[in-house]
Amino acid sequence: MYVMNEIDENSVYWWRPLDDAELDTRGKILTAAYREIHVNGFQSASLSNILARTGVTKGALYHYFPNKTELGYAVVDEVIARRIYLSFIEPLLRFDDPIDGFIELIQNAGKAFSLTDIELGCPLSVLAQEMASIDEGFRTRLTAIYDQWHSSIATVLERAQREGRIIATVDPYAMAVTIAAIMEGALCAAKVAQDMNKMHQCSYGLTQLLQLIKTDTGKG
Amino acid sequence: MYVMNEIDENSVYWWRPLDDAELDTRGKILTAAYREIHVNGFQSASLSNILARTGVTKGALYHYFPNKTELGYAVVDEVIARRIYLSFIEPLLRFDDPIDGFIELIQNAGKAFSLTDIELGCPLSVLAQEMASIDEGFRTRLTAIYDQWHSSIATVLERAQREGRIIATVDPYAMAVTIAAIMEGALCAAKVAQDMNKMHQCSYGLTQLLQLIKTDTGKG
DNA sequence: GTTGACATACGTACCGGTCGGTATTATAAA
DNA sequence: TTTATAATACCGACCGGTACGTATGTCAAC
Repeated sequence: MYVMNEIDENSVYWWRPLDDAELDTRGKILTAAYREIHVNGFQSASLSNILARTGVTKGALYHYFPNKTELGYAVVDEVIARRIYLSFIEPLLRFDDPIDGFIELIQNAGKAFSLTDIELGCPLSVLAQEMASIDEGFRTRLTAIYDQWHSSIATVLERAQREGRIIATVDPYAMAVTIAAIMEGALCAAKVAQDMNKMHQCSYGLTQLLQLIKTDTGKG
Repeated sequence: MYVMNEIDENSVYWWRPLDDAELDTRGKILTAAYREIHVNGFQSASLSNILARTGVTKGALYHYFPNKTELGYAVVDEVIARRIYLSFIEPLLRFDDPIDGFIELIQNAGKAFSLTDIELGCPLSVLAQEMASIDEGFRTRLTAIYDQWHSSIATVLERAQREGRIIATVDPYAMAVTIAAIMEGALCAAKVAQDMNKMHQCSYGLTQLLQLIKTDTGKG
């Protein structure tokens, strides 16, 4: 069971589990920390800001988390990983027709993304760009999320290939990584330009790519 | 005339103009600041580190730059913009056959990128992810670089389409943004995974995309 | 009376930025 | 050629503020 997040109701990343932990002090810290990190990045995220926003005191924060880094890890593990899964990975598994379902997902994405999503960008790639080369703990956690995403897309493509819907020359995993790259690059381009059109253009390009790798059977 | 950069000789971003300014105090500050920002991001870039690395004093720094932000702008305008141009934009303009030249460029990119490039990622997207939503001055400067890149790729595709080498259904600009997104997403994926293979997989996917949009004439 | 869940005050390090001062070079009048 | 003046190119101590982290204390529950 899920509810909308009070912080960014319009975000595609808004689904979160509703559990008791979310309502308690630890959950409040985690939610506020996610937001602070998404906006400012981890290094520039201010614990004081997080505390001010939640009303939680520093003693409480350090009661639940030994230091800032571990708080960051918890945000990745418990907030970001779950949001990416619910928004981008889990929907892939529900397709009847793998490729047409994917195309539909891509095209709907244009409408699903809010201005907040565009302005702040994907929390996963923001953190990846900042922390991957600085902290190994972040890097491994973020890599795990990416690998899961890549594998999920590859699974869809493999199934489509097995069913003869996409051409045999496609390497499912390489194409999966490429597709994920387009989606990530699209968000980055839209964020910098502050222009949804950049994302729509990538959405168009990705759709065209998917159409082109279809077999005649797949098209029929 | 260009020389290799003393900081990261193996980087694809290494070409830089050799001029007197590069050798003087201001140039030293700019070079060190570029490196510090590339590694730590702008907000976490420490002026003290930059000064320590160059041997330049704080007085000298504030003689040439009114504040940290303006130093950051100068790094974007004078270092990053030039490096991106020389490494990614200018080569596009020299192709004889637009599409085959592009494919060759993509495939060579796999070898051209060094471990440093992979570890630190593209300085443009690192800064974009961090600063686009925080500082408008950074955002407009970075957007200008992206727009130039997108337009350059679009020009190549338009020419190829005019020459009947790629299919008519391709929207050159949308495809250009998509191609740029793949390249950027590829670097990000490789950076997080610390694995060149991710980049090679995207390179393979992008090559396949380019092959698929070729007309029979283009293939012949 | 011990444990968990906080609250508050404090410490230290580092941050970007300022400011008075100096050494060197450029300009130009004498 | 000398001298006066001005501008440029630094130098480095110092400042207020904020950062993360810690130490100690409180209070309810079991």
